[in-house]
Amino acid sequence: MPPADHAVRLAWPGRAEFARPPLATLKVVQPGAASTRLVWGDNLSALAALGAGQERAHLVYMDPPFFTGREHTHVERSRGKDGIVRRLLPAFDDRWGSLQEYLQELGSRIQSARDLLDPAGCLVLHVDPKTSHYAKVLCDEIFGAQAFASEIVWRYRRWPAKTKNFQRVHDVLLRYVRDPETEPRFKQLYEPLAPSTAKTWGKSRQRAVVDARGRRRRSSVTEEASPGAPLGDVWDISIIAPVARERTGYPTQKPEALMARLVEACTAPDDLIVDAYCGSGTTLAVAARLGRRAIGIDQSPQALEISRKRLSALGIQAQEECLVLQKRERLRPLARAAGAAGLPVLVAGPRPA
Amino acid sequence: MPPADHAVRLAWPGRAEFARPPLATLKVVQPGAASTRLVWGDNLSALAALGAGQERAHLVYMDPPFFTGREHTHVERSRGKDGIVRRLLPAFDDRWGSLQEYLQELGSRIQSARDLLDPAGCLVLHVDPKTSHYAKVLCDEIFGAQAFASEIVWRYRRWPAKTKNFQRVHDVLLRYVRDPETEPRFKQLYEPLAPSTAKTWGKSRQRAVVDARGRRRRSSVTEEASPGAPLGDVWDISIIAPVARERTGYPTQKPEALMARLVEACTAPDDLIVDAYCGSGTTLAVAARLGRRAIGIDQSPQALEISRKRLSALGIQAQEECLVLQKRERLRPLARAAGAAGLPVLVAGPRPA
DNA sequence: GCAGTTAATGAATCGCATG
DNA sequence: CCATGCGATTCATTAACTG
Repeated sequence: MPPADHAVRLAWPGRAEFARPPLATLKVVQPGAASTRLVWGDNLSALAALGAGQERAHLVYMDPPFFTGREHTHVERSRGKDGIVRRLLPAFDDRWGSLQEYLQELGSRIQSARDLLDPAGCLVLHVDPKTSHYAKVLCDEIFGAQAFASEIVWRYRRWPAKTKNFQRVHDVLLRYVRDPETEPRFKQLYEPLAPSTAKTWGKSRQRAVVDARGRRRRSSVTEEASPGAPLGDVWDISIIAPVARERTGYPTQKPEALMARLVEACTAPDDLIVDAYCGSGTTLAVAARLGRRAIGIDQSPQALEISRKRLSALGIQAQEECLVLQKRERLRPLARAAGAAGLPVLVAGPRPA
Repeated sequence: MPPADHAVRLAWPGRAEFARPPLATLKVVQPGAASTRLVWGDNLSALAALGAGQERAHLVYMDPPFFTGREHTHVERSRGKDGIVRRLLPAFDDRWGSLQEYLQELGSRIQSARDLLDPAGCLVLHVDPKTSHYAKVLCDEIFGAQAFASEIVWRYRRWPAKTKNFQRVHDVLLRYVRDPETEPRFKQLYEPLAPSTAKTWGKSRQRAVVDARGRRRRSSVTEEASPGAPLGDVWDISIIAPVARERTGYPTQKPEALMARLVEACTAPDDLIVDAYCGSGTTLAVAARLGRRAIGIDQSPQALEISRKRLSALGIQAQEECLVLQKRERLRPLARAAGAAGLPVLVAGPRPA
């Protein structure tokens, strides 16, 4: 069921419908036994293959390339005889013919992600302030503007750039709920009270007071301890320090603290989380730590390798490798490589009636 | 000269060219003698009338209605015999037939604002996270994507709303430079170092250190005192407290601290600032305090009245009232009212050859 | 002056009337 | 009926006031 039509849309020459890979060309992903799974393949096919199965996700997180026009590299560190040796390896390619080409691909993936969501679930799309605006107009088309929940601003600190402009120190996370009519999964989190509030009211919760004439009076102090202020949509979380233990060397790695907030607020234990651009596996690691089931998708075997190592370092052995096969010739090389690497392949049953 | 064509655009049924009021229908605003001026009239006409004149602005600030679908009210306070009496008066109407109608009007004003900018000047458009994305796509069309400078996030603290979502606690300010090839007006401002940085490095400035093989070493501490970190694009500034002295009662009033940052960073003394939605006159007050010339435009005589009082409380007597006249019948009542109120009317010479 | 106390409110949100 | 509107409810926030 598509959302109500949105009169204001993005237009570009030759804009086509967003692709929905036909079911006939896919092997559908089965519900797996393990609570953390890795899917190797094109994420458009993978999202469609998952959507054709019976499972529904409470959170789909997408951290696509930001249309930077660059090829991003993975910094691999190893111990050589002269100390630590750094090797630069290509990780993912963020070069596109044009903005419209980028948006065409992104839109298809957003659409397939939506199909995979539970009615109480949500999509979180992680972008930067240059692409977020185009992405939001696309999302409004796909989900309906009513489904827009939050623009979360992730504010971080970094080494300043020499520029005649304000330093860019934030990313944007767009959150859409699948169905605005359904009560969404949401756990209220709190942040510390502002210093000025704490000074005036201490740690007690306040209560609004209205007199007989309907006018506001001074709020009263209650016995209850305040849990803090309900969490806002601007999050001050530091980027992964160059020497941090969680750092993998994979480019554009996101901090676990950021993902933990999202996962805690938007899902409950045992819910399914899908990360369509898995990368170094931050989402999977956080999901496992917080007792959520998770599936990570990535096209790059190197990314999956890093994720697999990271998970096993956490003692998570139960994850499986699986591979989305498209029957088309294009993905045959992946399939052959998978066979050579001894990866099991999962296929799945039909969508419930 | 229009910017390079942008292939990705917003489309809606019946989208028309953005209106540029024909010069023949306008009386053009003259450069005024006073450093703070008020213009009463429709801001589209007023921006066009200013653009047809000789002056160029280094900052055009626009704080339009946010497409809230509501009529906003002004809380007027006066001293009655039973204490303070509050009266609710309509201030501005933010009800629209549709999003496209809103965007059509907004786009015309953005376009006229651009025409008025100095090559080293910039536009700042203040919106909320629901409209910012549409507004940015429009601005990219009008200015060219290259002219996009910053998405500034204004983060404030407010009473919590009871909602199954992250609390919305930020506004968005989109900044575009007039000409990306020209060195923009920009004064580097600083913010306090992060606590973790101050702990490690104290108040001294750091210097990057690179060894003979081109590898980064631990940075060195310099003698120089650090001025802080170059100001970022996420600003934590409190809203105007219910009991603050600067509060006028006019709805959606912006804090002076916010405007002061913008004005200091984006203009130099004696530069011209134009506020197309002047409201209670915050921009004018700040501009005057910082020694910038300023013109405020508003359609509402009540808004101008509040601004005039606010300015005269600051000892600024030199401001003039002027009125943009359109020769069309539609604005005749305004003109008649202006005459009745004894307001002088400024008209101006032609654009320079 | 400084520190502790007081005051006022919402570019909110929700839910029940009203056509 | 299903939009729309208006009235009731919310409590963290911070400048001004008081002693």
